[in-house]
Amino acid sequence: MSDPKPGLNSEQLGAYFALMEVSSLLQYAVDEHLRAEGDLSYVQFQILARLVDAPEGRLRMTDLADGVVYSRSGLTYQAGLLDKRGLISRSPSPDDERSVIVTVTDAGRELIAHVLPGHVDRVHQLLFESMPGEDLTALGAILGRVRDHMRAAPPRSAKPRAARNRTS
Amino acid sequence: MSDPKPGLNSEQLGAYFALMEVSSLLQYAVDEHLRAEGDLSYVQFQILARLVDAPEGRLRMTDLADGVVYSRSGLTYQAGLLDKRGLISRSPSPDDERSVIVTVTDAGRELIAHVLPGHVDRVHQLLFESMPGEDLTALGAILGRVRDHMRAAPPRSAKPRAARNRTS
DNA sequence: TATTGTTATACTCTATAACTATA
DNA sequence: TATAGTTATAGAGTATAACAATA
Repeated sequence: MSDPKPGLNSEQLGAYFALMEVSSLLQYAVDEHLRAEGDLSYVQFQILARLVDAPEGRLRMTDLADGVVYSRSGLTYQAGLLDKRGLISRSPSPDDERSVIVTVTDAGRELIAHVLPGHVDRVHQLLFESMPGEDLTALGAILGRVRDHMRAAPPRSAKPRAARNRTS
Repeated sequence: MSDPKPGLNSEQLGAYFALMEVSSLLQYAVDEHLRAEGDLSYVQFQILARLVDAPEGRLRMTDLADGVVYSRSGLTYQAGLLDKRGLISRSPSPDDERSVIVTVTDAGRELIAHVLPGHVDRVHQLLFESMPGEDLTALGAILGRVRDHMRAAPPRSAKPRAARNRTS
């Protein structure tokens, strides 16, 4: 009975549960605010926020799907909703006729601007209000390393469609 | 450094994004495993795990709903599914005829036992594999404090049903 | 009247696969 | 053939409100 398969010790279990609970409560709170204040789901907010952040407010559908993580059809669905509301516009790419370029409209920018302060307030209030500076620094560093580790062995992007990496 | 409306500084933003990304990737990976290995959603796993962990494998519906966080109708729906599969059983409480006591069946315990090692492995691999001991300790402590802080001002349980708070 | 739980319903979201078109 | 995106469809999950029964 040596222990080649350690499982999780109680410290790890505690950290795991705390992580899941904190993120779940945070996302719930933030989502609720976004819906109330801007009639946006968290995913829609992420899409718009990414566009606002992008060079000219525009990204290809594929790049958008890679950033916000999920299926292409899901992104098409969400983009359809945002388009219908006039928050984004879509047009074929001049470079590659297959591609679609998504652009935030002014209305989209305004909505994000309208929603962002409250969003940030909620995050601040729930996550950082009672957090000392050293904790913040440590948390950011630790989670940053974990994220890098997770990205190194992509559990998700590994199979969205491409599966390039033909090893032969 | 007076800063009445601080928003989030870049360190906070980074920590916030890292937290959301890490938890999202982790949940995605774990969910995928649970479905493949036990045909369980994450919520269903949480319900069963809580029951397995409870004194005699039994809890009231309400207490279960309070733990796993969501609506009563949602819990009824999930309990219906688990019941149909023979993983739990439901019976009226002897103490309070309104209440329903949920109990894990042997099959439910077996399924959790079957699924848990792989679950734990995934968490270990993604979250802890590359994490030094000091990081683990710090992460657990920080997130524990945050959770307590969040729970102190309940953003969710505040309104599951009661709390009509008639302002009249 | 308040609480426990269920049900009916309607809606959002997501994934899969088939499809079109461009490269 | 491989890639970009859309569409059709089907299913899971969720929330709300109305409901019945008990406290």
